[in-house]
Amino acid sequence: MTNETTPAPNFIRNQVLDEIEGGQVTKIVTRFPPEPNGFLHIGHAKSICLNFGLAEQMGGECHLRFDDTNPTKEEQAYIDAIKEDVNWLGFEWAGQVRFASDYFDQLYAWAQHLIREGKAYVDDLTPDQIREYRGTLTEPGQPSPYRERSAEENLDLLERMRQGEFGESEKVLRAKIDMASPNINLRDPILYRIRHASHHQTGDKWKIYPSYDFTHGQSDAIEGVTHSICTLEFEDHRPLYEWFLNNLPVPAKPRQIEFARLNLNYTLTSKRKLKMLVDEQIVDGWDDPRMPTISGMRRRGYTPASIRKFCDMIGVTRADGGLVDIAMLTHAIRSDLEDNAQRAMCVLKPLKVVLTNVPEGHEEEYDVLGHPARDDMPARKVPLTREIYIDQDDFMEDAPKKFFRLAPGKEVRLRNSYVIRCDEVIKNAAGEVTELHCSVDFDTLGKNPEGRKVKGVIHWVSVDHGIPLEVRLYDNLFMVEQPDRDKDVDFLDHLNPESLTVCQAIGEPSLADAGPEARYQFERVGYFCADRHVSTPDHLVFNRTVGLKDSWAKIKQKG
RNA sequence: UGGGGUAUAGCCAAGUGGUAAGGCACCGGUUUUUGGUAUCGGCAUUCCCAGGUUCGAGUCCUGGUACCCCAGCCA
Repeated sequence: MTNETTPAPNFIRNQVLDEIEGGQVTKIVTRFPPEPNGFLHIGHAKSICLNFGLAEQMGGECHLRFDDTNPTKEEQAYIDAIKEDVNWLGFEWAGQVRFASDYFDQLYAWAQHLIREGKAYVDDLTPDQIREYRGTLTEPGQPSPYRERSAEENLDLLERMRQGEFGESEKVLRAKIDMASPNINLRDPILYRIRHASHHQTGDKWKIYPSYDFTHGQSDAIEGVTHSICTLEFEDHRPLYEWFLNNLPVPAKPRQIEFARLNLNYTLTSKRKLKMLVDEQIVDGWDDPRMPTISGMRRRGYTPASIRKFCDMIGVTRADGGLVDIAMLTHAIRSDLEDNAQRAMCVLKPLKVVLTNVPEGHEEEYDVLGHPARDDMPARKVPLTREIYIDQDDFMEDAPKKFFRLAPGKEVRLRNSYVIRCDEVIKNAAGEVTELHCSVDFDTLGKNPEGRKVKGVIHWVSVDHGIPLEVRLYDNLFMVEQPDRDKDVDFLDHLNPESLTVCQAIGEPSLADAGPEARYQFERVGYFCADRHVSTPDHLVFNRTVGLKDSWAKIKQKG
């Protein structure tokens, strides 16, 4: 386990440490720059932990800046959700929330500067023509016929673009760099495009919007960002990022550093595809507990600490093409909840048991610790009556030798209570087991039975006192490790039809107190979280965050 | 014979010329009123391959191989 006070080394952290030691920087400034065009997912969590975590550890600061240069895809609702997710994860940004759109005036002035320097021009080529002129990966591009317009004409044209005088795609502003560059990003990249769309922050002020490349580095410079950390696919953009910083009178020279994005098996980390699941109503919104979004994981029952721990475990490198095992994630949440979740008994698939030697109307009650290893959690009262429910999985009529639970003539411990023996199996006309008759050994409360060992322990709930719960069991949304690996196969073909199953369960009485997001370990079953949206005192709904490890399942599988 | 990257165990990953950390997973022992947890032990004679330099190479050099990214007026 990685100690949270001594963060794991990684190449970025090492570099920053060196720079601080060498005196090149005194206080680092990082930024997390999401585009508000969807919800944040587990991959973003990696970036958030890196950027905010690094700033925190180094006594620097981290900004939250929305990269909002494409109004046609962005929404205020996403901004609100992203802010909440970052805070929920446990991070605070320095100062106000920032927007690239805060810098649109400055960016426009810098575009004019490039024109005056003869380093940018307005191009009238159509999108198709621009693509043709750009060349290919192996062939150089050709200069646009509009490349040599005068500064005066370019200035005038750009201003008229801004005023909305031209239609979308009629003109663009491009940097004049090198149409023959082997790096396609340097073949006169587009700086501004015309969009007659209103923007969530700037309204109808602009008819042109700057591109990512023309926006990002300059925004970093304006904010005094020292380390602009992004993912590997932007590596080819770094020369362009630096070209702008070197050709514009910017107040600072941030450095771009790239790291490999997260790939998790059985999981999609593409905002576009996640949006498709939402739009096609394959899931119940961005925060469906099956979604790898931060808000989905929250609803599922993941804790901020567990997600941070996971990000710590996977590290930060430049090695791409890797695939992290989802077992790392489940380990992170199990270890948190093992320590911190209160315990309760809950029967998912009830099977009635009559304790034949307990008199009708008899009732006894146990004081049980909320957590077996912690006394700071509220204890609870667990009542026992003549009729109880146990889980169907805890009884087998023809039990193999290694089955330690209930079987005809065999004994088992009721968790927190007595040892019972199964005397009789009651079946219906179809031959299905409907009820068990068992007898209690009253000399086993709080002590082992005399002269024999009872290895099995099962959970149970009083029929009279148990409360109905809706329990939602989740499994992977996809059945294959890399649902979007094959370009010829639709990732939706890999959907797991059993990603959600609903149980009408019976829980112990203490569960009636569960408020939204209350987390429990249902003993011997798994970790569960009261749904923050739909669970009410009248209709409790629990989401299974993750099951307990199940070595019996392994034994059973091996035969 | 376009450019830019990356290769250490089943997975993630440390390692910056001195003799392969750690975590996950897996396997086995102990404890246990959760088949959970905890705890103990096992798990790379070798670092993509082949040469070379060196007393010494995962680390340096040369040559290969495999994989990832780039031809949006997306970010």
